[in-house]
Order: sequence, then structure tokens, then C-alpha cells
Amino acid sequence: MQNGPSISTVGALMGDPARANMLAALMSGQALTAGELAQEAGVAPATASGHLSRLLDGGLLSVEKQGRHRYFRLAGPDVGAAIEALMELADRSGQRRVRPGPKDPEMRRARVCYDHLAGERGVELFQRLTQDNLIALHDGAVSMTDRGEARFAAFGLDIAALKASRRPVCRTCLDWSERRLHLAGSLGAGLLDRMFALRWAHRLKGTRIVRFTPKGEAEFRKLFS
Amino acid sequence: MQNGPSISTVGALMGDPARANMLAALMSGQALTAGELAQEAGVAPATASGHLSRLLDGGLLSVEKQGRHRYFRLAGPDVGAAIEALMELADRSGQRRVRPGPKDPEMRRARVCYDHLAGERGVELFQRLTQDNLIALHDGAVSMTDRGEARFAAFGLDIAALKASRRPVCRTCLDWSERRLHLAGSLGAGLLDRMFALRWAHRLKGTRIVRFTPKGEAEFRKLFS
DNA sequence: GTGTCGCTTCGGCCGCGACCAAATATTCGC
DNA sequence: GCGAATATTTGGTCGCGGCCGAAGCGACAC
Repeated sequence: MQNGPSISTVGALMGDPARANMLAALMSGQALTAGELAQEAGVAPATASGHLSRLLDGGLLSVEKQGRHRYFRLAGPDVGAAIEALMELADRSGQRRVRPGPKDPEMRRARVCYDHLAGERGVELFQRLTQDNLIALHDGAVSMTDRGEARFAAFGLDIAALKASRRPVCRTCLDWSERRLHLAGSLGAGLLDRMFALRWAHRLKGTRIVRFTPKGEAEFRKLFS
Repeated sequence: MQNGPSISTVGALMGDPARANMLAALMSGQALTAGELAQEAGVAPATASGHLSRLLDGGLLSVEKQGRHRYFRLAGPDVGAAIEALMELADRSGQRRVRPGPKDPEMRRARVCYDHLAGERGVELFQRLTQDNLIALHDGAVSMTDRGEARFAAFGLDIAALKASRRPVCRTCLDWSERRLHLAGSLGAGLLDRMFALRWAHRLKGTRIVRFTPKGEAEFRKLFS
């Protein structure tokens, strides 16, 4: 009687870090297996299974059984819309809204996707890393090469910390505007963090736009080449 | 390093029932005091205070100090948008989307606002209840009269349960389309539930629209008169 | 059949956080 | 000044739920 349809139940579903990571991973639109989602969330398969059945009950996910895999995807566009609204909110997180400026072209060029770099720059980076054999793709999965490990360490990343993190180090993410892959996972997040720390770029307050400085732009081009 | 801006923090903020009730109450757009919000959420002032400071930290609320009161309101339209997206999601909660039909006029006529009746019908009901002295308004606060208590019981509501609920029994809510008050609180929710149970109306699957049957329409007009 | 892989269920551990009562600010009315 | 009202802080209890390992189940491959 008393509660009716409650915002809190669906909020709570999205409010757990493991589940949030799963949902964010599914934002790319592709269906993922339970195992992949466990990886993505950084939890044991048993734990992931519990989370997934909870998300199913809540109507946020739909599932498709295929052989011995179960493929999960977001239940509908409204789920994606809600997640996007929360991401938007999490981004500015109390900042006031500013910058009416030319938003769209900049968004397409470089923006934050959850916690890593997306847009033209993101796709470009991914391509470069692949060409230079710093990361390697084999049938859909992506991983860091030994060569890459050395270069990333030289760039200032704490490789041990990346690996210690429960998240997978490398992960592909389908770019919304470019429709090509860019790099997610703790490595993707770490690279973006490092670029911010080096002041190559900064994130425009109140938006998801990443704006490179001229110097940063030049450094970015030289990077890993 | 690892998490960056996380959807899960804001999700968790909205994921607690007490906080969700507060946010829903603030969706009307009016500012409320800490005490009122404690009432609304059905928790002790001490607990509410903790929730509120948490919501402030998260950037979901803004506060304005005025005398010995603190007035809280939603921090911005994006917060409202996110809440609305979650409400939308909670509403259909796994239902598929249907009914492209003539949505707007029906929405204006009668719809669900969180868990009670809103729109023209909602405002109408509120007016009737006030005129007939079943509920009473005194400087902003609304309460159930003895007369009302008897009539609502005759209508099939469990008054004891309403009072036992931690939510306030009566509560005003500013109508979005009508810009006038309608009735929220556990009484408002109970009345709507009862109308559904009596099959006077049903809620269109996948929408917030409440559609009255001809019989229900007639009964509704006779109600409490 | 046997082995392997993917996923779920079960049992138990552990910690975060929601909750309240009582005590402590802060502000108002007088 | 003194009380009354509003709000926050403190301290402590308690339960929900996230987490894992181990065991169970089902689908493939051979």
C-alpha cells in the first residue's frame, strides 16, 4: 500500500558500484555475457550472478540464452536514458552550469565517456596504441602487451596499481559518435587521468567536454609514436 | 584513480527510500524545511538531517538558510530530469512500451504523480475534499478531519494502517499541469489505490496516464458529495 | 560415457549505513 | 536574560546486502 512504484528501488539497483559498472559497460549497446560482466564489475562470477538476477527482476536488463552463454543487454532505451541522466548528474556533481558555447563540435572531438577518453581523440588514441603494438586485439578481447606495459610506465602510470584494481585493465567501448572502438578499463581511465595531471587537457566545468591545450595537443600527437 | 565520476554514488543517493521520498517531495519545485522533509520521509529529524547533508554533498540539493529554518530544494533542473527518468523507469518497471495514442490531453486530465492522483481530476478531488471539510487546510499544512476519517473508512480505506505508516497521512503537492494543489501522502496514495481496486479507473500500461471508466467517472463525481 | 566450461545456488562472513535517543548548537520570542 | 523551537552532532545498535568459496546443474566437445 504505502510505497507504490518507488524511485528508490531502481535507484538502489544503480547505486551499487558493481552493478553500475555492469550497466556502464552495457551502455555501448552490445550484449555481454555474465562472465564478461563479472570481469567488468571486478567481482567473482557468483557475485555477478546475484547482481544480474537482481537487475533482471528490476526490469533493467533483458537476457538471451545462447548455447551455454547468457547474453545481457539493457532492457530498453529508457534504461539507457536514465543511466545517461545519472552520468550527467555524476559528472557535474554539484557544479553550476556554465558554458553555453559551441558544444557539439567539441563534444564530438573529445569528451569523457564515464571515466575515459571518447570522441575522435579517443578513437585516434586507440588506433595508435593498436598500431604500435602497445595493446593487442584478439577476437574482440583487448590486452596490454609487454611493450605497452613499459611505455605506459614511462608515461607515468602505476601499472601495478592498474593490475591490482579489480576492474579489467583493458576493455573496448563502442564510441557513440564515431561508431568505432576506444579504450576503456582501468588503463583507459588511467591514461585520461594522467593527461589531466600533465595539464595536456582539462574538462570543461559542467560538461563532458575535454579540451586540449595547444601544447597538450602537440604532446598527444607525439605520444607513443 | 579507479572509479572517476561514478554513476553509483548518485544512484546510491537516490536508492534509499527515505531520501527518495524527500526527493519526490521536492519534485513539486517548492522548497521545504528539514523538518517537513523528515515528516515526508517518515524518519526522525536526526536521521533526516544526516540524509540531507549527504544529499547536499552529492550536489543534488541546494539549501537556503532563513531564520531558524533551512529550506531545501533540488539543486537544478538536471536533478529533476534524472529523478523523472528514474520515476519513468520505476513506473513501467519491466513493462514493454505501448500506446503511442493521444497522450498529452489524457495526461493532463488524470495521471499518477509518484503514487497518487494528479492532473485535473487530482485537483478536482482535492477541492472537493476541502469544500466538504473532509480534509482541512491551515496555513499550508493539511490534515484529515474527524468527519473525513469516517467517510474515508466508509469508502474502504484502512485508517489505522494509514496512520501507522511512517509517511505523513496528508500532504499537498503542487500540480505540474494545473499549478494548483492536489493530495499526496499516504491518504492520497490510499485513495488512488482504492479507486483502482474498485475498477473505477486503471493505469495505462507503460504510461502514467490514469483512465477512468464511464462508470468510474460517474462514481467519482458522486463521491464525497 | 568423461572432462570442461559457464552459470547459478547455498552457506557463512563481514562491513556499511540507516536508524533513534540524548545531548549540543543556533535562532527566535518575550 | 530565559524558555521554546529547529536543526545538527554523537554514540551505539542492528539488519540488510555485498562478497566469496564450494557445490550443483546444464550445455557443449570429445
